[in-house]
Amino acid sequence: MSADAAAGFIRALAQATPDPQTELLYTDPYSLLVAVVLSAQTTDAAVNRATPALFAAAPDPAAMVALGEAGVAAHIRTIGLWQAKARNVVALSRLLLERHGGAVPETREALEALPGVGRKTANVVLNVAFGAETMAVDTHIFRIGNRTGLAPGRTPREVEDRLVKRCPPALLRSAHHWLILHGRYVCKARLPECWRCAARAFCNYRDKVLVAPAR
DNA sequence: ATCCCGAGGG
DNA sequence: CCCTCTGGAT
Repeated sequence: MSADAAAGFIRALAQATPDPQTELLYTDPYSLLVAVVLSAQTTDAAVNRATPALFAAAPDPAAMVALGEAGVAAHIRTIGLWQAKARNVVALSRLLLERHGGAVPETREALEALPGVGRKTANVVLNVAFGAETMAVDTHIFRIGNRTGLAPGRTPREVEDRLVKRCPPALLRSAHHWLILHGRYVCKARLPECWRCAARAFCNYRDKVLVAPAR
């Protein structure tokens, strides 16, 4: 896909998705960080069900440490991977207190040094909480980048780098959210709904999926 | 059965 | 590169 087509692809999604960040429940750095750590391999609904009570009990790192692993676990037992997540949330909160005065750090290096925080989570926090122009590549965006030719790459990092290069700078901050929604509802892993894709003029995947489903 | 708005470890 | 952790959705 040419650079122009890539820009057109993303612009088309921008028009089809009115308000990019309405479905995010939290925008303050600490709540967002914890919520994103909890959301790995589970649905938003599961996270949004558990987090209000969790944050009511522990609105800041000090309270989270005081709550402890067992206390956190009691709130998130309905979320997948809850055991490791309870451990990570408490350990991460302790590190925020020890290294960053209880605040969420604003650099990628410091964020990725926290347990349970990888590149994708760091990119979401940097983008949403701190206004950075990052692209958080999850499995949805990885799939879209490769299947449509928008940003092919062997690893999520390669897809991320290509997307950052090809996305119109003014759209970069919101693009990851448009792409994630597009991957979830339209350009799905199983049955992509190409006929109602806003970016179909820039992608020929529909010609392949009808003949041989993706594997 | 298979995958997920992943991360960490081997 | 591979595997595991987990509940939920499809």
